[in-house]
Amino acid sequence: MSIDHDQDCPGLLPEPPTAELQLVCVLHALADPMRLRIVAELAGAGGDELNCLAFELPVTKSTMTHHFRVLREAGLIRQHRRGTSKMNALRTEDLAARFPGLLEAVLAALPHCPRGADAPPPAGVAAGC
Amino acid sequence: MSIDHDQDCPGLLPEPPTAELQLVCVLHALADPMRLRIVAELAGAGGDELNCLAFELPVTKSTMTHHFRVLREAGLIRQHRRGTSKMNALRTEDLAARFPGLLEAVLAALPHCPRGADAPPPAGVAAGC
DNA sequence: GTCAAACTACGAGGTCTGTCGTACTATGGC
DNA sequence: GCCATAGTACGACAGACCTCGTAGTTTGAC
Repeated sequence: MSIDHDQDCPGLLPEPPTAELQLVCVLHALADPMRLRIVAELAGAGGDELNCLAFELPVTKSTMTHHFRVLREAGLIRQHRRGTSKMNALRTEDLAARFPGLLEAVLAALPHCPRGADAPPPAGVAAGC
Repeated sequence: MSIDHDQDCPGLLPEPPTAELQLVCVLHALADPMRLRIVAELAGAGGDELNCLAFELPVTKSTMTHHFRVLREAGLIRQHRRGTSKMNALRTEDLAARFPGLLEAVLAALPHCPRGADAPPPAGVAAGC
């Protein structure tokens, strides 16, 4: 997995280019209830950027950092700094270009997805197997 | 994850009913190169059933058993005994009913998928991250 | 300069996963 | 009954993963 640094947008964190997105990595990144919840909330935000604390995840900040990094290194989200915050956005178009229909199918399969960022899921996206 | 035993088809191994398929479990089952390869070959077989040894995976039999069980318990494949063999088939319709478009998107995203079971991938579906 | 906020780095822990080898259980053919 | 075939059960191991706590960095406000 190569991470390109040649984006000249200031504050943008390194991420894999669209052509190098790996299906196994994307599926692995999505195969976790916490990360699926992050992706769902980002999708529910309708393209808006959210900072890490906006998700109110039931884990510590360092665990949050871990999950956001997994998502970014898999190519699912884009992150850039703004002040002391880090803003997150779904790479919807890149994913649609590389894996057409995949993100849409995953989002459609999510339970309780009311298309709004102000309706946090009660406990978690899925309780696990 | 509940496994139902109330199928009266003889030799059918227990599997989760369609309504109880979990997105996280399905994604986790797909997030492995070996299992993705199994799913790809089953899809390439066009609905035909294949026994476990037909896949010629570069792992031992016990590892193969492990991967087939993960796929079956996630609801991706259906298994039933025939003589000394165990036949495997993709649960295409069940998956399409529960997660519309998901399996199609994953299969479309697979590299080297020539729509034929007689063209085994050279080394693996994906080398990993 | 000082402080708080937001995030990261690092290490540690416990758990899960993928793989193997060996022993074992059907099943079917002779 | 005996044997080969196909697959399972079980234990073991290394490595990856998820989580946490603590310490550190960066940024902006005062």
